[in-house]
Amino acid sequence: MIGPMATIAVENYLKHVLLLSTREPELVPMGALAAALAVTPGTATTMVKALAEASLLRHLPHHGVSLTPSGRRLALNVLRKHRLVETFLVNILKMDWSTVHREAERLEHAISDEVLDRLDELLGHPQSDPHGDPIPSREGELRIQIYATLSSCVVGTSQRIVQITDQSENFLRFADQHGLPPGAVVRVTKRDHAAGVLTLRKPTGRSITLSLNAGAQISVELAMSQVAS
Amino acid sequence: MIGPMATIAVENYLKHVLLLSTREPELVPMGALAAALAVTPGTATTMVKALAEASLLRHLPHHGVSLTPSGRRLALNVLRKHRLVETFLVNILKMDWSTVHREAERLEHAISDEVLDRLDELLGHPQSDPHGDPIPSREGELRIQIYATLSSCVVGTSQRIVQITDQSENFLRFADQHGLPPGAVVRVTKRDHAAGVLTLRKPTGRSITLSLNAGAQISVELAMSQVAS
DNA sequence: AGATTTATTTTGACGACTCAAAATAAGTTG
DNA sequence: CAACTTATTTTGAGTCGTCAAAATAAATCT
Ligand SMILES: [Mn+2]
Ligand SMILES: [Mn+2]
Ligand SMILES: [Mn+2]
Ligand SMILES: [Mn+2]
Repeated sequence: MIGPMATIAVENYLKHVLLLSTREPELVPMGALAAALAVTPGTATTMVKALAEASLLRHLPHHGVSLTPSGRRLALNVLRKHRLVETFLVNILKMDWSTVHREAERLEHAISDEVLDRLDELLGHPQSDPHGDPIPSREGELRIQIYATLSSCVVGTSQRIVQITDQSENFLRFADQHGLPPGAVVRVTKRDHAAGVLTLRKPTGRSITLSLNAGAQISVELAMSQVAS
Repeated sequence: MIGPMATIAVENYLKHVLLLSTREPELVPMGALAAALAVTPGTATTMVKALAEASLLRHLPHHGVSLTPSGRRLALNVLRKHRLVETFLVNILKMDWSTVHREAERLEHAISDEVLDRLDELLGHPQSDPHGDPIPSREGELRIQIYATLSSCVVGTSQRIVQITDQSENFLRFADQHGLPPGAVVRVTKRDHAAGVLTLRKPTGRSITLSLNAGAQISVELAMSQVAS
């Protein structure tokens, strides 16, 4: 039985189910959930059964889980807290891009809805967090968008970075050091599928070479800012 | 056995022992601790024995507990987080004076030392929180001061409010509505021990009558701001 | 001092979350 | 489709923090 007040563990389970369910009626496999939570599969099963009992999610034994409406509502609220906290830590406290995730992982469970609203106001109602991930609205809307990546976009065109998919500290530090945060504009000048590398050029003229795998972790959209020269 | 990472419960126990130990070598009685933590006496005893085992506090059975140096260090760090968070909530997020305690009670356990430092910087290294309580320094100094109160200060003199001792939401709302936050200047114009009431006058001319008991909850110091007229 | 009241500790139990290892179901392959 | 591999569930156990109620120690009062 799970009481009226969601514990930290409950919030984490629901948030990760949300994060792992890309398309709507998709079932999140137990293994993926357990791995995301850094917990053994047996633990995840036990917990999932309790959450299903509380109708926060549906459990199709041996196939996976999906969120119920109330579970989704709760998960979106936690995700909103996570991403607004990350934005606060970077924009207001000037913390490092690559380390705020760890902090937000704890703070997301300690922030009340009241504080959440005020934080949102202070930050000017941002639409996305420092990694380019969309911030769920107060009403629970999450606009997921599919973007091209540096490995799939058209060569030669100006692209604006919108999202960093691999959010490991290592990769984020790499992106930071090479001036590739969301918002930065780059052009893919070369792409060699045989060698598995691509080359970028920044407006400053600086060139960067990275693997296609790395490039696939950086989402972009066509940059239409510059006036015809 | 208590591991290397302090849990929320451990932090709360240590913080409340600190808060309850006014003079240095004083023993905090079990009952007071249990009451402060809203826990049964038996629970407090169990927990205290574990904390003593981890040498975070000393336990003299049937007499009380006191902090060890490492327990005190930990408690001061949590208290610093609590009070800086309260200051942030009031000064930056413009939250209500009387409600921030509840919020800080959770946030104090979710904030890292890194975030703590940045918050301190953002706030301009404040010395006291919105209730006038001193904020422990980064190095663990806590300058407690004994103040006069509205019930004990000299009648007729200008006094500056420095601290609200009773921090129940009710009392804080009362103080707020009558314009009596830390920093406000008032003069006690009358004090009737038989009737148990005293009368204040604010610089604006406004008069307020309150009980001696209520007055004892408001600490003051002599206000020496005004130039001779 | 002996009896009574009050504070503290002990005991037995429970809920929430977790793991390791054994059991079982599902998926895959010859 | 039977054998094998992989994913999931079950089982048994442990930790942490808690409570209710019984046992005991300390303080107080004739
Ligand atoms: Mn979390
Ligand atoms: Mn993020
Ligand atoms: Mn607390
Ligand atoms: Mn305070």
